[in-house]
Amino acid sequence: MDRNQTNEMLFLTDEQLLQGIELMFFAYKGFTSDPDRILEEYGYGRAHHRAIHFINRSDAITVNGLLTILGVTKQSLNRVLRQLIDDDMVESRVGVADKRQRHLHLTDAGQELEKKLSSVQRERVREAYKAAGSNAVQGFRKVLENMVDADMKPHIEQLGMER
Amino acid sequence: MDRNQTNEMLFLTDEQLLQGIELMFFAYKGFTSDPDRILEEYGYGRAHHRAIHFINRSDAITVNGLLTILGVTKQSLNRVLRQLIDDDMVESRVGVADKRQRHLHLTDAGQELEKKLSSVQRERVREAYKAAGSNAVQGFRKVLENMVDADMKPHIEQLGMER
DNA sequence: CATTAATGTCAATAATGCTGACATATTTTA
DNA sequence: TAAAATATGTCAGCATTATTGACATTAATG
Repeated sequence: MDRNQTNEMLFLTDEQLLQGIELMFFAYKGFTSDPDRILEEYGYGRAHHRAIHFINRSDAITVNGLLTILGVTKQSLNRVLRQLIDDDMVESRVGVADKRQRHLHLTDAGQELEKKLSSVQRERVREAYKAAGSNAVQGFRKVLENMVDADMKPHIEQLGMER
Repeated sequence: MDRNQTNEMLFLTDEQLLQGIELMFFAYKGFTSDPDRILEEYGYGRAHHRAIHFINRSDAITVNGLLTILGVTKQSLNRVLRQLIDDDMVESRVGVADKRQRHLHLTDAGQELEKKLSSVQRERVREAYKAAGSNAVQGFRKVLENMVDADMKPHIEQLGMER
């Protein structure tokens, strides 16, 4: 499929790898900068964003489920979750099948904030995708998927993308 | 160059973009996990890693230069820098041309730690590159470069990679 | 009924960021 | 040369987000 695939990869210099490392650093910085500005207006931080994001993505997710995805302790999550619930951004509903569980949902206000945060971040990604081209996007996805820890892999959705 | 370049990019769904966003989150987590384990042994954090990384990359960099690259306040940087200097990981030399400036260097111990941190991180990137293929790596680089804030672009080295 | 599981909470600690204020040495400029 | 700007360092206070450990409540399960 690609003349370079097999051979060229053996010649990855430390310099090339270091540049990849720095690229991750600078790109992640850019990636979070737009939502960060919005969060500040609300007195929230990135932890709130992450909670809101994954509650939006998996409506009715349990506290434990969210904990596992985020990879933080329940004490850590509980603090931001309590704030979001107090602020009427998130609603916590007692489970039906298992009444010990709490199922998390975004309220209307929560959905509104989610949309604000999401739209600026999506815009950044969209522009980066557009400028790079669909071929590059596939490569981007491939490399990043391989960078994810094995035990987190179940949480990433595989996207076909006409493959 | 690519049939999809122009047309397909217009059909980027929110779902595709959200998956890209999550991929950045999970990949960055994996990306930092190996160095984090080493840093813990030293009682250091990611801030120390970043300082060490960029001092290694730009030997004799000034405090101001490092500040600009990292994008933090001097008070923030000073705390970790002081520790690293106290621990004999970093040496601060008075500038020759401008005696107000301090030029930063890794000591032998600093270089040793840098190598430890760097090697596990490079290994993770190398494996991800290898599994994805050189074509994907080019795409990865393209997309990430486009995600970087414009004012940070001067700090990322453009790498040809047989383009 | 005893155990386990899911959640919530309190307290203490740490790393990393911020702002504001101030000090020192050195260079540049008017 | 005197004044202003620059580079650095430091102190204090505060915020966010993470940790560990301990303990309580409620509900499910053996």
